[in-house]
Amino acid sequence: MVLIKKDFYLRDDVVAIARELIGKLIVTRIDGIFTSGIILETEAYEGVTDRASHAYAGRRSARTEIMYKSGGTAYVYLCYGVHSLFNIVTNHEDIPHAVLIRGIIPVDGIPYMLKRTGKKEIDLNFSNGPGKVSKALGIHYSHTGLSLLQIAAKESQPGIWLEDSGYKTNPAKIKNTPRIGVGYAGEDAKLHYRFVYYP
DNA sequence: CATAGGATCGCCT
DNA sequence: GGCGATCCTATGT
Repeated sequence: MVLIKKDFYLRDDVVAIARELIGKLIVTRIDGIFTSGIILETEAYEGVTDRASHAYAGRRSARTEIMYKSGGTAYVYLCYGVHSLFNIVTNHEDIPHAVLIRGIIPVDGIPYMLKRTGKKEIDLNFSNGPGKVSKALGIHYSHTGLSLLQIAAKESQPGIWLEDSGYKTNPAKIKNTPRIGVGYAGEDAKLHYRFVYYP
C-alpha cells in the first residue's frame, strides 16, 4: 500500500488532480471498520473564480473555511439536509480548490458497506453518486477538516486517506463532461470539470 | 429572527 | 419523470 502524499494535493491544477484521482483507492477507518473503494468519478471545483464553488469570490463561512486549508484535507458538508458529500481540498493554504468524489467501486469491507447502505449486493449503481459514496464508506459531515495525509493509527479516531492502488486505468476511457447539479453557475456550469470512468 | 434553497437519493406513479 | 425527506447555511429584515 502506497499512501498518497501531500505533494499530490498541493498542485495548482485542480482539474488535473481530479482526472488523476480516477483509479486511486480511498480508504476509511471509521468506527474501527476498514472499508475502501476505487475512485471512478470526480469533479473539480476551482475556488474563487468558479461560480459552482462554495468558495466563489472568496466567500468564507464556518462551513467553507475548511476549503481554505492546505491540500490533503477532507471537506465534508451536508447536502439537501440528507447527504454528506466528501471532497478533497487541494492546493496551498488560502487557495480553496476541491475535488468532489462522486463514484467508487467497493473493494475492501464490502459486507460492512452493504450493511451501511441496506443493500443486498454490489451492482453498478451501488456507489455512483456522492451521497452513496459517503454512506458506503461511513463518512459523515462531522468528519470535515480531517487530514488525509496519514493512515489511521488509532481504533478510536476516524481516519480517511488515499492510496495508489496499482489499478490501471485506460486514459482513453476516462470521460470528461460538465458537472452535475450546478445549473446555477451560469457559464461555469459548462466547464468540463467532471471525470467518469467506466471499466 | 425568518426563510429559501441546495455539488442528492430513492420511492412512487 | 416527479416529489418528499430533512437540516444546515446564507441572506435578508
